[in-house]
Amino acid sequence: MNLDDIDRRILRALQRDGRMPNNELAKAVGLSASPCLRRVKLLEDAGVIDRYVAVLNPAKIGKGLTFFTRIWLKAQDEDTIEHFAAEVAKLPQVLECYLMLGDCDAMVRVVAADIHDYRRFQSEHLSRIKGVQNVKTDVPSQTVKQTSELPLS
Amino acid sequence: MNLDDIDRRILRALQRDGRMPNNELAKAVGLSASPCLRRVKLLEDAGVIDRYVAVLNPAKIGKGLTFFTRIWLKAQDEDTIEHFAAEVAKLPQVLECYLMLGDCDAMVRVVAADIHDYRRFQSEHLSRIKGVQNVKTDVPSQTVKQTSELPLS
DNA sequence: AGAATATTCGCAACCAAATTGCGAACTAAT
DNA sequence: ATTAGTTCGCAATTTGGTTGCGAATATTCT
Repeated sequence: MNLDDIDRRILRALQRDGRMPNNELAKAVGLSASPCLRRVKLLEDAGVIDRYVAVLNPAKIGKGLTFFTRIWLKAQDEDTIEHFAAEVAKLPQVLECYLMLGDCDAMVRVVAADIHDYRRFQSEHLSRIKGVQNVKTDVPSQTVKQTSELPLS
Repeated sequence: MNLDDIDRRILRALQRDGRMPNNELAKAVGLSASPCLRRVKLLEDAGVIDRYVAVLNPAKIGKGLTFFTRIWLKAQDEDTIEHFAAEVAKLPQVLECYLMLGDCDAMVRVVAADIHDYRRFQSEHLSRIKGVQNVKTDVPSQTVKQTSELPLS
């Protein structure tokens, strides 16, 4: 897929406001409504635009804190890793999980209401997954930046 | 703000599809159109719904790889940290940046096209920020889970 | 328990935006 | 220069968003 300058402007705008009305978007990118809409549909069909989502305020629903947890497994064979990945993906508190090659075996980003909520999650869910040997939690003291806006060349 | 069961169903649905038409949403949560819309507006006004965004496919725009970079600063005084935070927030390749209390001083999540693209970013932008002493990069070998959907109690 | 109050619902009419078809303008290649 | 291909903009149509009001449900106070 080859993106031109107008496509990039469309993507930038929709990353900021996924519900921007098409008329408004068209004006913002210097096009009339119908070709603008056509481009958006093409970007959706091509998978460049994956989906649209509502972004919630974590603090307002009692999930204001983020925790980064590094995980070491008892073994690194296929079965152990696959089982861990499948189980951790089921946990709704886990927003992100990556398998790592270096120091630890996996890293997860967890949201919780507070430290007690997190500790309960760790002991009752994370540590109970078969194959988990050790976990270490890092707590951010401040969030400097947190965006879903990808840079467009 | 007190959320009832219907509110939670609305939030769950809109986290999955931020552009779901109100009529459809109403049916999905067991309400008719107007009270459903009213609840959505209330959730927006209360800030529970922060905004709507288009989620792009990073691979399709040449930002397919994620890197986690831990950063150590030369000093931990207010000025050093504030300057670092301000500068790193300006970099579009940096999607997330957290100040840390433990081992390192900051952790950032960076997107890049490939390893070379990342190395260029690190040497030309990240390491050049005043006060940065050392950086260590962790590369995920596989993404197990990556979602923006917050759990609703 | 029962009445009064407050809240939330659903219907219907209205308004705005999304979508589609088609002819015109622009671009690129022969 | 002419032709083929692409992309544009206008206008009509359809679809969905929005608002007001009466009815139903839930809540509170005596």
